[in-house]
Amino acid sequence: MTKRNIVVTPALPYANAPLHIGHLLEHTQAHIWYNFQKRRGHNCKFICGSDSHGTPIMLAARKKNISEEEFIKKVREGHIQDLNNFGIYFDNFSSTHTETHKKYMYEFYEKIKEAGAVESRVIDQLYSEKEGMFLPDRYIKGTCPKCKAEDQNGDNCDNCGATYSPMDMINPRSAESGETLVVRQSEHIFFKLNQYKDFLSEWLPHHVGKETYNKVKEWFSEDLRDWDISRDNPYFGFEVPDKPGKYFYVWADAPIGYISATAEHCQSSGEDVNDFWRNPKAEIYHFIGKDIVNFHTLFWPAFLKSAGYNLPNRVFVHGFLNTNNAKMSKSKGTSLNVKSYIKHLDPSYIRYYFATKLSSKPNDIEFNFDDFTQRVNSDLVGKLINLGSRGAQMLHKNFAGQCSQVDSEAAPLIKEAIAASEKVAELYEACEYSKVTTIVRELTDKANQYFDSLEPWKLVKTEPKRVQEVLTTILTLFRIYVIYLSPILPKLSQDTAELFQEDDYQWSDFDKTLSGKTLKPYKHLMKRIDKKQVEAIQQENQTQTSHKKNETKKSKNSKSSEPPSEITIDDFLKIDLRVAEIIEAKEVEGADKLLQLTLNVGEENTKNVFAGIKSAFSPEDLQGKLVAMVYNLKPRKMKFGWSEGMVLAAGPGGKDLFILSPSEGAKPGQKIK
RNA sequence: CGCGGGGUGGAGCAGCCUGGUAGCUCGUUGGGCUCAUAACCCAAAGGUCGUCGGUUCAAAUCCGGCCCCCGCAACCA
Repeated sequence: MTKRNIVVTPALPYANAPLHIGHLLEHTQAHIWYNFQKRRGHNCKFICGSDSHGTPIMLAARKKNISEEEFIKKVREGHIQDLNNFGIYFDNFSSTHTETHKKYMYEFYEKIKEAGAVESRVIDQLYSEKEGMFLPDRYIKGTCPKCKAEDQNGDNCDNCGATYSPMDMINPRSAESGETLVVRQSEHIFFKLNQYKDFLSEWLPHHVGKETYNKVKEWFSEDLRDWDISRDNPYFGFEVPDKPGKYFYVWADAPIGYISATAEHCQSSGEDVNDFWRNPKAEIYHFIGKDIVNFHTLFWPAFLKSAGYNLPNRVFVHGFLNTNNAKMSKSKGTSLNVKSYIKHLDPSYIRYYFATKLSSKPNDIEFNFDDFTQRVNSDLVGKLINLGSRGAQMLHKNFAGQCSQVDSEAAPLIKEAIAASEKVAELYEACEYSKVTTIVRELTDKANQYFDSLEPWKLVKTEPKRVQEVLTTILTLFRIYVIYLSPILPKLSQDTAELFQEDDYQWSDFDKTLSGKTLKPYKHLMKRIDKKQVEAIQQENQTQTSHKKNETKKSKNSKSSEPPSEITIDDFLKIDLRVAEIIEAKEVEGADKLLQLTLNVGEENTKNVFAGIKSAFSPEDLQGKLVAMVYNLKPRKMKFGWSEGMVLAAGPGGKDLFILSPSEGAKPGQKIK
């Protein structure tokens, strides 16, 4: 096999906040791919870094009263720490705020100018006099020009779905301070993307998945719009060399970080960066989320093309990770905390779990703890690890850990396992990890069946030699499966190699014999997940979930908060109203409107409800009171925990709030109809 | 009628391109085993594949309408 030069990258995480579990999905996906290539013996580089520029970083640093440099340094260190904790190590995890990077940014700028792809124009923009700066869309709110809904985002309207420029909004305001914005003119640099339209429309279908192509090709129905790659002072980034006071837009400089970080690495390893980015034989693979497809499949390839670099061989796009149907994203406060995971659980678990869910498709991925626990405990520990465990321990007990020949009757089984290597390798190459885990699981089932059918624990009394062979067979199979999963579970690979007194495995080790080897004493290679560990994580997440507001996303159907004028009895029957007794009421630390209520809802069941009634009641007033509650309201995660229902009350609010109570004799749990 | 992806037994998924008795893992129930981390093995129950209509001898699979969920809509990161 010829040695391939390969660069693998996840997207550069933005250096304004800690990583969330969604980042981890992407890094794990990329790392598995890298790990596979590495074990196959290729010269593969795993490259990443902090995306360190832009307005959000500037503002975040200001808020903390520290310099941007200091701010991004801290965030970057945190990112590296988290990734290392999950077994993810890079050949270089750099930053876009380095001298090397600046050099590459400037080189790109020169190249795109030479290519005639740059144009300077004066445009109108919204300016904040108070902040002394032009505001990006995301910091602008205002009234929708179409439906007049107030308080909409700068680029689209949640109410009517219209899209527009913030310039078109009625009364545009700063989302932060609320001040009214004014229109000012400013010169900007544009990248004439349309020059590359033909090239891109030819290139794209061969380098992204079908689903992604379907989405991106819609841009080709008309001319590609120019891309504004500059921003006004103040901005945290690199100044445009021939336009003082203008800075390169963070999205123009970020992807170049893939190259500059490779260059940094090559400097220390004594290699030539051009062997990875300009040699036609070299290969480049990007792993990104579906939200940033445009940047990586339009702008970035066009940039590379104009600057004379190789283009990505493939852009792998993944979906989002959902927990309880809430999107894991940096913009919403629903992230599962990476740090609390690592405190309680082995990273191998989530790597394996992700692998069982990942494919080359940009589908969203469902994460829930029950599924996670079952998958890991059953597939990984119960089937696979158990195989090693029953084989190794019995071999120790009866044969001093000494391996023999394999059982000749099991030859087809071993042959089948070895024959799968090609298929498994193909699947890794195509990023179809879920299929890899399925194949290994099926093989594992067969091995367990084989073991059971021979009942070696009985046979050992009559035919010890045969049993030694059976055990050796089981361990041989086990080792093959571990090697197949080694890109996903490098730690297991290492521990298994240690058990067999071997060096950590390369891919090609799968068909080596165990005959004559002596095993080290057996230690558990992996433990089952204990429910308590999961509960501990969940609890931590509830109490420390970010301070961000819990955004209530309006569904497209509920355009108005006004109830419909008439409903049917069926609609009413959907609401399960019940009598409940307040068995405990207490103040919630840090909340100025909420009281936390523990409700007896009958048959010794309780529900936890956060009610916004602190302004009118003190906890003592409520103790023991019977109330009416909405029993089947979908539980809602609040800053302080989950609220599992709603207590009915009337009145305008403030001091004038009246809780509805049933008349005497009602019992907790009774249905109200 | 903006665009893309998705909707398959209680849960998570495969199958759809290349129509032909609905498959896998978990869970549940019953049985077995005791080497192994309440792990392993065998068996059973459970779905007419979002919905309506069309093509066909035959549709989860092809075509069209509708409903629901997720994402995107370039000067958001």
